[in-house]
Amino acid sequence: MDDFQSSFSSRNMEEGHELSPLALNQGLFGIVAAGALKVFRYVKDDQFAILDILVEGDFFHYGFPDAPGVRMFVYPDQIQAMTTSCLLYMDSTKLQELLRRDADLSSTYLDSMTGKLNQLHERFIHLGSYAADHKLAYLLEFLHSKGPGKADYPDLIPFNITRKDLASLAGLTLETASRILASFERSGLIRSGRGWVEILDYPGLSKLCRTEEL
Amino acid sequence: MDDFQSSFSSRNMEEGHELSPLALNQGLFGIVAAGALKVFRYVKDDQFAILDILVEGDFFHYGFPDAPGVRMFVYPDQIQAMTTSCLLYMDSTKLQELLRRDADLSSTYLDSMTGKLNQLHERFIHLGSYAADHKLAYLLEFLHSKGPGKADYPDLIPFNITRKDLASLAGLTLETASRILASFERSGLIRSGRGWVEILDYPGLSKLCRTEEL
DNA sequence: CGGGCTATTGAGGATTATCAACTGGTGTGG
DNA sequence: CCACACCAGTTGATAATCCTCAATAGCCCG
Repeated sequence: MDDFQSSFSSRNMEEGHELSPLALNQGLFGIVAAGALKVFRYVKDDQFAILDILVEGDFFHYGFPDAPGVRMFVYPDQIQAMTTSCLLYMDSTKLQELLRRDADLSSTYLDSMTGKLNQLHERFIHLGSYAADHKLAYLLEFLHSKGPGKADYPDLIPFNITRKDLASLAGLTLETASRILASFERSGLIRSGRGWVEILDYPGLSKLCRTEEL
Repeated sequence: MDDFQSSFSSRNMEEGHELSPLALNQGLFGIVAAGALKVFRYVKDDQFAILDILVEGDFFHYGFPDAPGVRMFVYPDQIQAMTTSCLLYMDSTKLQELLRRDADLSSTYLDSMTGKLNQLHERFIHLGSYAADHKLAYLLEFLHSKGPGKADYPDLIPFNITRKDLASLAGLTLETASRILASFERSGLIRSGRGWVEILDYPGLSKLCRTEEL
């Protein structure tokens, strides 16, 4: 595992640093060391689609398809005392070498990929063809499950997340997201403010995004 | 590569054979040898969500989360002369061993995973928050790009795909999908019938699912 | 021939997007 | 320190999209 650590090239990105210019050959593999990263793509003018949110310990793969343009963006985690996100990365040839040598890493990697794909499939189900309140309820659970949580606020989604971010992840508009979060708040399911959401009634939220009844 | 082939357990599934009973420990890795597979999950009664369609040569990973129930299903490819799909699979410990020994496989595997994840991200963008006609146009291109195509009908989506399947993949209802395909047909973009779609005007279809204008 | 499946079409209604105006918090710079 | 711009969020009216429900037609199969 020491081998694993030392084989990554690591750097503290300055705020707003774009990952694209770093383009490595073939594909990119990485692990997030601290904070949170928004993975997004511009789709029009200032509009963007958020693909995923990576948090501490997340593995990820990223390729560089023919289409140019900014694809990934690092932003400061503003909740955790303004610490800057840190990204460890390596190119895929290096990873390949490591996987061959390190059985532990290899095993962890396979589990991680399996989990990632299952997670994406779940997201397709819940964000695919349900009503807006179902989507948001699922999304809040999803995001909450990603973080380690802060000790004093265990049910606070542990990174900065705006209405616009939530809307983008769920495939809704900012206004709809706002209205639905307001109704969640009236029902006592959550508390929220500028850039943060805290879950108060986990079971109640879960009930809103069940896929099958018993 | 001979090592690679012989290490897979292969079998010709009978029609409608379910994969779940095969449950191996941890995760499942596989490659589709012939035909097409629908990967879906039941969400309610007889309703299902199609997660992906695997075609010949596709790699896939599949895990078995705590929740029980059918998750993957093998069905006969009804276009290609009623041949039955063939699935090669192995459990993750075996895969791990192979990846360590076989550099070619390891490289192919990493590229495949990178491609898969990128593909899923693209799907999130296009199926996330656009209009129904955009979604379907993208989906048709996506499905068409998956298959090798039949020699005499190169622009026919090379496997059985119903309106209900398309609707499920795009997160629409069967009726909406039908109406939009009818409008595509009136515009001369496609031809279609029971269980098949042929693309006539590829550029025209592409124009409907562009994410950014120049 | 009848039953089941795939697909089509229509009418009506519910949900959500769009457009717009407005509030209050945050950071900046004079 | 205050004025200012900007950003995140709220709320309302209206319109468009898509879903739901329903009826029907054609195809495939036993």
